[in-house]
Amino acid sequence: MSLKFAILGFLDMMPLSGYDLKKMFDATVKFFWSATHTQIYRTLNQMLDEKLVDQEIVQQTYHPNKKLYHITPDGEKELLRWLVTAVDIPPVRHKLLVKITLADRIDTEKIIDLLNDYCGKLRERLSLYKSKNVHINEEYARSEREKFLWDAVLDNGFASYECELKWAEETAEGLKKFL
Amino acid sequence: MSLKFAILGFLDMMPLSGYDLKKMFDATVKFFWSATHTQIYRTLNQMLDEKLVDQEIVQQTYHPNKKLYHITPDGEKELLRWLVTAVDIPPVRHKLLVKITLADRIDTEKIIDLLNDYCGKLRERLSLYKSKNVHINEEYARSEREKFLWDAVLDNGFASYECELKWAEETAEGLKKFL
DNA sequence: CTGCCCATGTAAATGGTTACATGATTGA
DNA sequence: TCAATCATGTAACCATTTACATGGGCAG
Repeated sequence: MSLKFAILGFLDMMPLSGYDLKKMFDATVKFFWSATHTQIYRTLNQMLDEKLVDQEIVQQTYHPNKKLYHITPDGEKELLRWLVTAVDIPPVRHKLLVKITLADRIDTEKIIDLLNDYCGKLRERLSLYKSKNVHINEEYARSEREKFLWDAVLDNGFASYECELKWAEETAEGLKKFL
Repeated sequence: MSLKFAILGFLDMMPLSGYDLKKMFDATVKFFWSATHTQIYRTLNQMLDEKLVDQEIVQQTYHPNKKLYHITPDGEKELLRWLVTAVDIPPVRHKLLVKITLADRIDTEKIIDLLNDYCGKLRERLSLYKSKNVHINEEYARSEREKFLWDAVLDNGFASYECELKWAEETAEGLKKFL
C-alpha cells in the first residue's frame, strides 16, 4: 500500500491531521495519486497500530478538536526504505482506448465526438496546470534540488497531457476520411 | 464497471469462453485494461444473471468442457449505449511521481537510480510494442476503419511511453548537477 | 439564511489481486 | 519427466468509492 508511504512522506515534513493530509494530497499528488478522506482516516488508524505514527490531540475552541499525527522513528525507517525501491510502469485504466478497440459497431461521427470531448477535458486540465503550481514550487520548496524535483513532476503531467491531446487531435482528424 | 462492457465488446465479435476472453484481453487491451481470470469468470456469472449473455456448454473429448458465452439483444443494447458515452481523463497511480515529490530525504544518486531503472523498464515495454501487434492489426481487422482505430490505439501506447521515457531521461540528466 | 470551511468518522458496496484447487493432454 | 496449455472455479484479502452522519463558525 503506497498510500501509507505517501502519508509518511508528508508527515516527515511536518505533523498534520487527517484533514490536513487530505488537503495536501489534493494540492500536490491528486492527479497521480488521489485519496479520499475515508481512506486517509482508516490508513492513519492502521499506522497507529503499526507504530509508524503518534497521535497528538489538539484542543480547539472555535473549531472541532483535531488529531495531529507525528512520524515515529520506525515510520522514518520504513519511509526511507520505500523511497529507494524501484517502481514498475504505472498501471492505467484507459476507458477511451477500450472503447476505440471495440468501436466497430458505432458511427465514425460518434467516435469523433468521443475524441473531441476528450480533447476538451485535456485542454481544461492543461490550463489548470498552467495557472497553478508553478509559483507554489518556488515558495515552498526547501532547497534548489527539491524545487527541481517538484518542477520535474509538474513537467511530467504537462508532457503527458500534451502528448495525449496531440494523439486525440490527430486521431479525430484522421477519422474524418471515414465519414 | 467497464470490465462488463469490454467483455460485451469481445462477445459482440464472436462467442467466447472465459478462458478465451482472458487471452483476448491479454492480446489486445492488457496494457490499458488488464483483467485476471478470477475477475472475468465472476463478471460473466453476474452478466448471466443480468441476461446480458447466454451460456452454451460445449462438450469436448480431449480437453475440459468449455462454456461459450453469446451476447444477448439486451447485451448489445447496453454495449452500444456504453460505447458512445463520454469518458474522463484516465486515472493514474504513478508511484514514481509520488516518490519524487517526497524524495527530499534521499540521496541524489538514489533518485537517479530510480529514474534509470524506470527508463530500462520503459525501453523494454517499447521494444515489446515494436515487435508485436503491428501485423496483427492488418490480419484481424475487419475493415479499413477498424485497422485505423487499432493502429491509433497502438500509437497512443507508443507515444505515451516515449514521452515518459524522454521525461525520465531528461530528469535523470538534470539531477546530475546536484550530485 | 445559505452554503462553505472546519474535522471526524462509519457502513456498504464495488473492484481487483493472490493463493488455493483440480486434472487431462501435448511437446521438448 | 517436466512444463505448458486447456479450462474452470472458490476464498480471502486488500483497495477504493459513495453515501450517511454530525455540528459549530463564518462570510456574503
